[in-house]
Amino acid sequence: MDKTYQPNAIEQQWYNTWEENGYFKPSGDTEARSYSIMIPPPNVTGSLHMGHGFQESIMDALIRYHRMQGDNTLWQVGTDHAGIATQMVVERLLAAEGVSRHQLGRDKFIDKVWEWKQQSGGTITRQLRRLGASPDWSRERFTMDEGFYKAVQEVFVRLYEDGLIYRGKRLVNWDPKLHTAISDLEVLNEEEQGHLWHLRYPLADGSGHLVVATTRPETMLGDSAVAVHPEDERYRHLLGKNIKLPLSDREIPIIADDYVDREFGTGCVKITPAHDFNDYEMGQRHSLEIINILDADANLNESVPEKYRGMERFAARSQIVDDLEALGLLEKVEPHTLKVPRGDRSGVVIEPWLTDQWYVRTQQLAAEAIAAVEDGRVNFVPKNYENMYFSWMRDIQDWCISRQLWWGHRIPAWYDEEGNVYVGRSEEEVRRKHSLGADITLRQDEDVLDTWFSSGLWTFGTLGWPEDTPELRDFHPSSVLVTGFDIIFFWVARMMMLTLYLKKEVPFHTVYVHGLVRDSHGQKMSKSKGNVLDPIDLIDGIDLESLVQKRTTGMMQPHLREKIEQQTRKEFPQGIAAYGTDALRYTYYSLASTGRDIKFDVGRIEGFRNFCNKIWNASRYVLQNCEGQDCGQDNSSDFELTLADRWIISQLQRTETTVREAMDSYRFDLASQALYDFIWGEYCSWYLELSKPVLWDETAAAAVKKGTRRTLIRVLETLLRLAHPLMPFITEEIWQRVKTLAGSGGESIMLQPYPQPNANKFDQQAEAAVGWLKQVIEGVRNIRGEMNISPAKKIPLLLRGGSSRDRELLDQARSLLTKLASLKSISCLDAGESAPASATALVGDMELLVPMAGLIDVNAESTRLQKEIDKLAKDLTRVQGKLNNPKFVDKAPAEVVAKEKNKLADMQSAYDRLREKLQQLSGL
RNA sequence: GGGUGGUUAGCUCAGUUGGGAGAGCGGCGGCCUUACAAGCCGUAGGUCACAGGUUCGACCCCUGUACCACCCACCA
Repeated sequence: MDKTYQPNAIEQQWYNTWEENGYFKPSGDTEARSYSIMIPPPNVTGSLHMGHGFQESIMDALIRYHRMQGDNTLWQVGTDHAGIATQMVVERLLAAEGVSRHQLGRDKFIDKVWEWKQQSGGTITRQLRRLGASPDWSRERFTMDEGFYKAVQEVFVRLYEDGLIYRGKRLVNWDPKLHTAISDLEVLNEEEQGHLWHLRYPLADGSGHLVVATTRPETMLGDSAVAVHPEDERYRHLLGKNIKLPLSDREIPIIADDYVDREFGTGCVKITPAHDFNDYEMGQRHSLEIINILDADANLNESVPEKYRGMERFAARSQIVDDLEALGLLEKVEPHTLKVPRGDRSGVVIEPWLTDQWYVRTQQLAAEAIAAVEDGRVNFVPKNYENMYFSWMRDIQDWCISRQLWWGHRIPAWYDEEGNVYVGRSEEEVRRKHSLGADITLRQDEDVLDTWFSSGLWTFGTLGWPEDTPELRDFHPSSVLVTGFDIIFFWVARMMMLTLYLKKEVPFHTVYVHGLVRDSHGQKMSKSKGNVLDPIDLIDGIDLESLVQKRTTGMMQPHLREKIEQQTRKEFPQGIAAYGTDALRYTYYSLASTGRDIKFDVGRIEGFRNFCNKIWNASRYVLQNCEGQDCGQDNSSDFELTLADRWIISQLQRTETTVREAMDSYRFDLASQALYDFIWGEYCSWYLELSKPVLWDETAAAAVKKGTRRTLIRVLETLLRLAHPLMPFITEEIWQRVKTLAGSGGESIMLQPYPQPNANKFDQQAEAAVGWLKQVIEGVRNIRGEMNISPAKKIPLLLRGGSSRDRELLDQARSLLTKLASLKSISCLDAGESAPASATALVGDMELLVPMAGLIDVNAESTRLQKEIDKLAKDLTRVQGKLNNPKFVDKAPAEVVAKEKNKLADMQSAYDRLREKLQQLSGL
């Protein structure tokens, strides 16, 4: 074995072996419990970012954990066609060649998208493999593949026939750049600095004017009314009068509506029903005219005065403000912060715009989806996300599902020339069902469905629905959905609604919600901030120049380039080292406490790379001592276990319990912590050291040596299995080398049983003994460290006082103690016997004395003792105070009081002894 | 405006029925001790945001305040 762990030497090879041998497939054991996870399908043309890395690592840990437990385990993998995102990418590529999609035409454009998918669609799945993810690749799906096409048509038709899908004309969120409607969720409302324009609107009778305040003066050309509050005394006398609208010279009424806030602005609101959601509602209430003044590009259309026709909306804004000012109608302009709606993909300001769209009626579907969480058929982890889910679901609006895009599932609706609409699974079905002859021309709806409509079917669409397949019966509902809180509404809610309605069961039993991966300062990672880390770079490493290159190419805002370059050079002067997949995964787990965002610091991954190396080297030690030796691999029983052996075996049982509990409750941070503590803190730091005196002692009995070798190798083999779900590669590599010596076998660690604690192996006696031994050793080390005694220097140790039990423990551990504390000798003094001037430590009632002759600095020892005494004095005061308080003694449980009393006695005795030592010292 | 989460060592975070504050990284001191310098040994460092309350006893339970983050909402 290499002296240091080299992840790149083994990872790819093991991954290929696993995949080629079909280890990722379900066991097919129908007697076993089923366990399934449906991957949140990443965008087919995307590439892996840190969020994916985190999420996939969690899923893989769960999948491997359950697979090892013998469950019939399916991890369903696949990718999403991601309508808008993908279409935008391909459009951008075409634009680089100087071609627009309209020049190309719909069919050719779609061909291009498929071509692009062919080309780049493998990126993210290749990267998933680098993470060690173990989904069943043979079942990989795509949300636009043949089967999904069928499922989507079927769902649409059923919902339509049940009256849950309808077509309607109303205001939608219109993206003037992408030329499509988008759902409420795809609109981001961010606060921005803007202005509040106060405009004078003259009364039609010439008797004066009133002032309206608006953030969007250009929409005044579409005003249908001015509204005031019905009880606003300032304006009551104007009700029923008309305004002569400037610039367009239309007359519009002054109306009363209690939507108006008297406190805001002037208390007068201009009403533009065609371009504002509230105004639209008010327009409905008051039967106002709806005047659409914008075209699909959000330029002014032919219903405005000629001067403004064709103007871009923001150019029109300043023109109109100028014109009003020239007319003396601009009262004032105030700075004003407002929420500006922007498309989450395009970034442009969204316009409320009146169009025909398809909607899902959500009320009834949402009620079911709420009930399923309320009655516990679906559980959120952490639980508080249920509130977020409820509050959104209870206030849900109908879902606009049509998109004016080309890439996506075409809506299965056809129109005849009269404009009648027919919905069906195919044109043929429509014609048959409605007896439409060949002479009638039918034209299919041009629109496609919102991507989330098809991904909403993911849990059952991937399993063969609408056919009744064995997979559906085995693996649906899925066990757990692992997802970020940011898509609870986009995806989780929609899956709940669609699945409950169509499948009559929940899509998953548990929703595990994880946080966002941020940079080490808590900033969101983004290209424009230049703080993006690529999981693959953390695995393979990257030199500084390539990293700078990567972070500064293809930027939307090239002016940030220099800053990003500087910042990158400062943060990673050496580039990024190759840490390997297991270290990356372990970092994710260690940071995955529930529901919190995680700040990813490269320092952490380095620590876990070191942990991998620790495991690697511990294994080298074990193998050096076990290879070619009898380690009980034939399961013979002629061996004897030392206290240390029994102790580490007992600790292992505890660790198995902790890790299992953590995994079962999605506490990957606790699981990783428990493993780390056991492997590094117990197995490596103590047990390996304790094994040396046995193995290196030529006089030790063969049975004892065999017992130690057996324990070394078997504990190692077990902890590898225990750690495998978190760190698949290194555990496989080492396991292959140790399995035979550990009396085990099999093709791969990933198919081995997951360790289970054995109650008979808990050993309190051994734990107490080793606990004592550790204390003594630590006492000596402390003296050595504080007194600056070289670790190489062998020193004598005197023991004084202590119980008969201390003597017993000493007898059992004498040789271990001598070796590990690097002692020259150990001698015992009777309780009253005087000792030479020494440095002292206490273990219970027993004094550890290291004679000072030639070794110890009196002053240093005094200081050390004084420090101990001060600490004890402080604790003593507190405990004494507690026990002197009659209320405590009366009211606290007897056992607590007894415990405090014991504590006091121990502390008092230690205190006295140390004081005595200090006095002796000062007498020198 | 409503809601959720957070505030613990220099940094990142654990702390699960309220009973002597922990880890990793970083710092400091000492070690190339025959698995590992990606290591070993030792060590310093905290009014658990603040103010009240409940309790014999509060990092933990209750109330309020401050600050941070996020979500939702029709103030032009």
